[in-house]
Amino acid sequence: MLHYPQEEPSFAVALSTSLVLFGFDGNNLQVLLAKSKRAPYDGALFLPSRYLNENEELMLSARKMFKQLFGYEDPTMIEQLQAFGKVFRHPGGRVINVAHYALVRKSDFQASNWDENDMQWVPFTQIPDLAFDHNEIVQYAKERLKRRVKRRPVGFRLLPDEFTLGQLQVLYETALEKTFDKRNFRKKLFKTTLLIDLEKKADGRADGQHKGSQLFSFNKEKYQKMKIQGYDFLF
Amino acid sequence: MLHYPQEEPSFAVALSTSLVLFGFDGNNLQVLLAKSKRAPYDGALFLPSRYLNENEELMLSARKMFKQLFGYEDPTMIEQLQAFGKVFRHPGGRVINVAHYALVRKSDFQASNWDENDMQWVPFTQIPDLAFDHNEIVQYAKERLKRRVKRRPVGFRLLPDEFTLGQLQVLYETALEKTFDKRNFRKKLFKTTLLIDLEKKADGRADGQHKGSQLFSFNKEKYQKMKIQGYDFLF
DNA sequence: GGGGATAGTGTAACATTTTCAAAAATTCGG
DNA sequence: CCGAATTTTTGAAAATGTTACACTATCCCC
Repeated sequence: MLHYPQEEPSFAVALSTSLVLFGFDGNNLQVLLAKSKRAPYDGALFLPSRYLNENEELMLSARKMFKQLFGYEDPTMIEQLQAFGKVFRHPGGRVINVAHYALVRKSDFQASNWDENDMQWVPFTQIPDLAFDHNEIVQYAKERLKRRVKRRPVGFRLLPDEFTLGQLQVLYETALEKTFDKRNFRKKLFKTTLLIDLEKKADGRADGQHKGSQLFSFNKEKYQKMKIQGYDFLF
Repeated sequence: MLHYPQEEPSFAVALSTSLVLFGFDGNNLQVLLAKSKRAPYDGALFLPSRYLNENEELMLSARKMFKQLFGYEDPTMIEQLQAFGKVFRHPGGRVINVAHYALVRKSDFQASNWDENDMQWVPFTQIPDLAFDHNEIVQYAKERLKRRVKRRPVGFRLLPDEFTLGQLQVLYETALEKTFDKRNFRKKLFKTTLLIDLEKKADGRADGQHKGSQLFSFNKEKYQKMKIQGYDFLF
């Protein structure tokens, strides 16, 4: 029998939100994790998470957490993944965890209370056993990221404002776990007309050595217009 | 400050699951809706929903609902969409609704308690104002369906075991809200090698009139093998 | 057996993707 | 300052995939 809205619900569940935060260090996609100081997961890593206050919006809770971690408000790109409710049962009752994910430029963030929570970036190919059901959440987030990267130019959110095509290619190869032909990659990116040639070169000495490469930025305004008309980034 | 798992949660939320059930009648994709008999939404349509019993799995709750509605267990294809928690607040407290969706062959189901709940199929292009935040959920489900239809041959789950290419094309055109050239559609489908030619014809007299068309079924076993190797159905 | 309606079929133009290698720019060390 | 090493940049040809397009075949009904 369907019992909605005829039946009475039992208000006995607690809500938490977790954030899968992806950052990029130039070679690896990384996930931000905290270290637990409490039984039964003492010492284990887990996703940044918080319990919801009464009547707090799910997304707002995720945004608050983001701000606590990085000191600035992320304007748009937090997305809900799913509700996860299988594994973790708090001694006091059931907890449903609503997981979100976000992409950050590592060049942007300011660590604030990271020491206190013993937080660290972990390469997403080397995630250890996590507390609660957080491995399942990270796995789900990786798949979502892969899909998003294919259809939307989210990759740009992981790089500094000025980047080289080489960096962009490494990012896409890392996220999609495949390699691209360099010439084809550049062709495809130029065809989008979403790259702005900054007409200056990165300092060769600074990163590796040798020939400095052209710097580009992402034409966000143009993309906004194209998106409205149903543009697919397409990889 | 992150307060997880250090802080104490408050167990004051109720959980419900809703199901967006898509069926196909040969011309329209439809969504199964029930009619509310209670204020403040008396008379309004809403998605089949139920409150979770304590410690019941989210997916299990969705499956129970499915069985209540159709009298059989759907083996696989129920998928969680998201948690929705914005709009509806029960007088007794907060309710978080975890929405799922599923695809059904309308030829399979046995209506059981439908009259009692005043249930009806509604074409998904003509969904009226629904109770709670269920319009938002249906919208989300439609987008998910579109994405799934493109990458996975879920369309076959909406047709009878034996179907014609014409039926299949109408289904894809409806779900993706675009039209296909008949010859190109057939070419693409044959190239997948996932169609089994049943070497018999539909009875022309039965549906419309005129020339009876070839019947096909979907090669599920072959698809399972191809899926493991990372096959994308691709539209 | 003729008219009406839907099923079924192939080809050519066009677009996209893939494959592949050599030259130009810069740094470093001697 | 020059040569070796390293990285960036660039294009053309072949293969593959996509799109556009119109007539014949079959069956039912009258």
